[in-house]
Amino acid sequence: MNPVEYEHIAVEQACKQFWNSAGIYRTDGLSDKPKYYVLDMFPYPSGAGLHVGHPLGYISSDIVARKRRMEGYHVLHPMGFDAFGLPAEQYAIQTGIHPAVSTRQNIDRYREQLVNIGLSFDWSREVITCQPEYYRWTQWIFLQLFHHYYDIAANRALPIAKLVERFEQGGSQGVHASCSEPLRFSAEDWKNMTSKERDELLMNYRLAFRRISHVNWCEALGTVLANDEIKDGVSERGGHPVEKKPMMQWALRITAYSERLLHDMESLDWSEALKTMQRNWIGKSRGCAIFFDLEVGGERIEVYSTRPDTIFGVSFLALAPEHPLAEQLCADGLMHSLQEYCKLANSPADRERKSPSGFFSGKYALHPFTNERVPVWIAEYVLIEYGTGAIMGVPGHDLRDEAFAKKFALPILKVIDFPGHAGADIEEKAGVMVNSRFLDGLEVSNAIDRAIAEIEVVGRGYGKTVYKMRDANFSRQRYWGEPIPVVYNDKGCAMPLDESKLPLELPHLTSLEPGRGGKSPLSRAEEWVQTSQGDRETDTMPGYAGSSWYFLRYMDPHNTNSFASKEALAYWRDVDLYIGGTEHAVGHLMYSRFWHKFLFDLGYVPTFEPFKKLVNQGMIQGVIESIYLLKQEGANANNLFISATIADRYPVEQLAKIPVHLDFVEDANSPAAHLSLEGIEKFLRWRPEFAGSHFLNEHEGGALGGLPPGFTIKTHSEIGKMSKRYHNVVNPDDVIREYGADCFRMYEMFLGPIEQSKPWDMHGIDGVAKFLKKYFAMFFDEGGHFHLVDAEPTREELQILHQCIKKVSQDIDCLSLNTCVSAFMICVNELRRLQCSKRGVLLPLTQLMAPFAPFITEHIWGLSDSKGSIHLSCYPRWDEALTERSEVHYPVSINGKKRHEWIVSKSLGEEELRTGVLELPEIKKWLSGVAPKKIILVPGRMINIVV
RNA sequence: GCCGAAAUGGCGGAACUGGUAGACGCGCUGGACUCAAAAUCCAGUGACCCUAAAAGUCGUGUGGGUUCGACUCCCACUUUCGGCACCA
Repeated sequence: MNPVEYEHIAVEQACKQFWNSAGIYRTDGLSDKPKYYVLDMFPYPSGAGLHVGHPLGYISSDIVARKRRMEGYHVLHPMGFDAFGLPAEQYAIQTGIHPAVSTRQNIDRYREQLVNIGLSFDWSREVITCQPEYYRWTQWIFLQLFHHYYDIAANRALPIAKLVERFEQGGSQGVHASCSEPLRFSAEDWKNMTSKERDELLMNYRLAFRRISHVNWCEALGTVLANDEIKDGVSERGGHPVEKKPMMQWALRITAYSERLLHDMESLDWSEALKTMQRNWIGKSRGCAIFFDLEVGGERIEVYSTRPDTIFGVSFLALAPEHPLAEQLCADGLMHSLQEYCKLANSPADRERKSPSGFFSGKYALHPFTNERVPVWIAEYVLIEYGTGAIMGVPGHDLRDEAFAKKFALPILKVIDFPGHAGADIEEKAGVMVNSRFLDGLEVSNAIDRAIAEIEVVGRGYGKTVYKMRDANFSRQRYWGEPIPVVYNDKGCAMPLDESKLPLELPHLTSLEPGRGGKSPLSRAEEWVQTSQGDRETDTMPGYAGSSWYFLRYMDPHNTNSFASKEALAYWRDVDLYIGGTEHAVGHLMYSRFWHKFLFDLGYVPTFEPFKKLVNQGMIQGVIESIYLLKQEGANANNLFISATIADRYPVEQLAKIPVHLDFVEDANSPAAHLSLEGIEKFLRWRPEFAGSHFLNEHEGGALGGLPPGFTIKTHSEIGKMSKRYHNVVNPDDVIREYGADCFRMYEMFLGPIEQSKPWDMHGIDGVAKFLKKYFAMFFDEGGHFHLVDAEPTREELQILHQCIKKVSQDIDCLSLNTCVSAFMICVNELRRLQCSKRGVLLPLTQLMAPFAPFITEHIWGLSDSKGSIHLSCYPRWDEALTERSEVHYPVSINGKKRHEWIVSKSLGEEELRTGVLELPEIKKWLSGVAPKKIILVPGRMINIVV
C-alpha cells in the first residue's frame, strides 16, 4: 500500500486563498451572538523577523478563538503592530534607512509570517501605532489627560476647567486633588497671578503635566539614553560616561490612580504571581512624615518613614545629593564633592552592590522628641525621586542604614527586642520596643500607630499613606514616536493643540542625529517647530503610549470621529482573554489599566478594567554557543581562541565570549558542543575580521591550515534569549516549509505548558509529523481513494471519540494545550487499532482538531463533501454517558505503598469492597493473618490498608 | 539587592482537589517487511537486585516536617530563568 501523501504546501496555499476570499475570519460589525474578545500582545516588528518563540502565545489564543467561533460566539481576534520605538531609530542612525521604511518592511514580513502559521486574525482591523490615523487618537487621549485633574473627593478625573472655577471662587480651600506638591493659596492670590504663574500652578494638578526629572545624559553622544542603552554605568555604544541630568519633562500622574489600580485587581482573573508583581510595584505603605529642625538656620528636614516606631533609634539623617537643602547645608569645602556626587553618584543602571558612599555635611538636626543633635549626612543610597529625598537613619533596624553606619562608624542603637525565632533579621516588624520612652513595652505594630499619633500630637509630622509607584515619565528626546501636540507661547506656557488640528504628523527627517543640548532630533526640523503661536514641543511620546489603548481601537479601527464608536465599545466592552509575555507584567499592563480607567472616568468606555483574564506565556529560548577569545596585549598580537575545556586556566577578565552561529556548531546544547575544522572555516568566513586567528585546545593549536586533521575546539553552551545578537534565531517559515503549518502549530503546543519557558528543540517534531500522517491516512482506502463509511459507529469507537472530545474541550478552556495534542494522539492510535473509517467518528474528530490544525482539517472537510469551511461549522460536544467506564481500577496499598491493582465492577458497594479486598491473595500475604488497623477507601479512587 | 516563576527517566513533558509517579512524544534496543536502505509496522525501555521470570528495594533539585498516604502542603537551602524604579 502506498499511502496518499498530504501535500502541505499546496493545501496551505489553497486554504489561505479560500479563507481570504471568503473572509471567514472577518468580524463584521456587531451581532446578537455573545461576544468573545481574544487578544495577543501585539509585537514590535524587529528587523530579525518573527522567531519560533513569538507564536507560542499566538497559536494558543488562536486555538481558543477558533473554538469559540465554532461554538457560536461572535469572536474578535485582531492583530497589529507596536511600531514606534528605539530599535528602528538606532537602525536608521547606523544604516541611514528611515524608520518609516524599515518599520514598513518589518511589518510586511511579520504579517506574512503570521498568515503562514494559519492564525485566524481579522486583518481588516489591523492597527499600526505609527500611522497618523491611529496616533491621532493617542494624541487625543494625551490632550484629555492634559485637560483633566484627579479629584480625590470625587474619586475620579474631572475637567481642569472645574478646578480653575474653584480656584477663582475659593483658592485652594477645600480642593482635594492629586498633585505634585500640596499648595495653599486664596482666590485673591489666584486672581493676582500672571497667566504664566497660573499655567505653572495648574501643571501641579494636570494628569499630563511637566516637571523636572532626571535623565541619563551622555555628554559624549550628546543625547539622553534609555536604561537598556547603558551597560555597567557607561553607554553601551562607545562606553562613554553617563550622568544624571535634570530636564523639564512631560509626565503622567498615574499615582492618582494608585488606590484604584490596587483595589480593582481583585476582580480580575489573573495569576496571583502577576497580581503580586503589580501590588509590589504600586507598593502601598502606611508611614509617617517627620520633621527634624536644623540646629541653626531655622530650616527643617522632612523625612518619610514606614517605621516611625524606630524613631528613638535614629543616629543620623541622610539627604539625597540632589536634595534642595543639600547645597545649603554643605560647607564651602564640601561643595565640590557634592557636585561630583550629583553627577556621578546615581550612576544609572548600575545594580552592582557597591560599598555605601556619602559624606558628613557638618550640620546637625534636632531629634523631635529628645532634642538630641543628629548629624546630617549626604548619602548616595538616598534617592531624590522617592519619598521626600531624605531619610532618618536607623542602623539598628534597617540593613542599608546599618551598612552605612558601619562604614562611617555611626552609632547603632537597638530599640526592638526581637522574638528569638530563627531567620529573624533586623528589619523584621516583630518584637517589643525598648529604649524608646513612651513606646517601651509595645509590640511593633502597635508602636507604629502610637508613634504616628505622638508625632501628630507634638506637631512634628503626620501619618501618611504612600505608594512606591511614581508618576510615569512621558517625554523622550527621540524622533520615532508620537509628537506631543503642544506649542509653547512667547511666555513659555504649554498650549495644547486644538483637537481639530489632530493628528499632528511627525515631519520627515533624513538625519536623526540628536539636537543641540540633548534635545530631540525633531528640534532640527525648524520649519515644523516654528508656528505662528510659538515653538512646538520637540519631545515625542514613549513606547508605551501607543500600546496603552490599542485594544480599544480594534473594536472600531477605521472610525474617524472618535477612537471607537460608543456602540462598538458597548458591545465589545473588554478583552475576555489576553495572552502575552511576562516581560510586560508590570509596565504595559499598569499603563493600560491607568489609561482605561481614565477613559472610564470620562465616560468613554463602559468597563473600569480592560483585561478580564490574562495569561502569561513562557519564552521559547534559544541555545547560545560561544567560543572564548583570549584578549592579548599589543596591536599586532594574533587573536587566540581557546577551547572551553581550558578556559578555566585563564583569568575571567582576559576572556571574551564570542557568539557563534548555531549552524556551525556540532552537538550544540550538550557538553560535547564543538567546532570542527569545517565549523572553524565557516566561522572565519562569516567573521572575516578574525582571519588568521589561532585556535587552541587542550592538546594542540595553530591557525586554520596549520591545524591537524580532526582538530576540534569546544564551545560554551548556554540557554538564553532567542535573538539576532546571539545568532540563534529559528524562523518559523523554515519549519513550516519542511513540516507544514499544522505540524508546527501542534508541535509548539506539544512542547509543554504555555506558561513555562523552554528551549527550542526540533528533536521531537517527528512525533507530531507522524501523528498527522497517521491521522490523514485513516481517510484513505488501500487504493489511495478518499473513503468514509456511513455505518453506525460501535460503542467502543464512540467511547474513544467522546473521551477525546471531553478531554480536549476541557483542556482548551484551561489552556492546557500540550495535553490536548497527547489526547489526539491517543485517540488516533486507538481508532487505527480498530481500523475505524466511519464518517460519524472521523468527521467529529476532524472538527475537534480544526482549531489546532486548521489546514489539514479544512482539506479533509472539503474532501468529505461537507458544506462551507470547517471553521464555521460547529464544535463537537461530548455525551457524558459515553465517557464513563463500567469498571474501576483500584490501586490497593498497604501503609501507603501500592501492592496490587484490583479491577472491580463500578456497581460494587463500599462494604463489599472493604471485605472483598482482604480476601485477595495478593493482599492476604501482606497481612500475615493480622487484622488491619484501618482501611481507608476513597470510592472510585484508591484503597489503603493500614497495619 | 528586591520581586516573580521553575526544578520529575537519556530528552520535552503527564499526574484532576493530598490518592496507581513517568500518560503522550522523542531517543535508544530488538524484531518484521526489503537484495539493501529509507519509510512503515510490532515489542521493550526510571535505577538497582537477578541468567531470566516472579517478587522486592530505591526513586519527582537538597535537608527536615505534617499525613493512613506527599511531585502536590509547611519550614530551610541550592540551582536556573524572567522582571526591576538601590523604593526608606
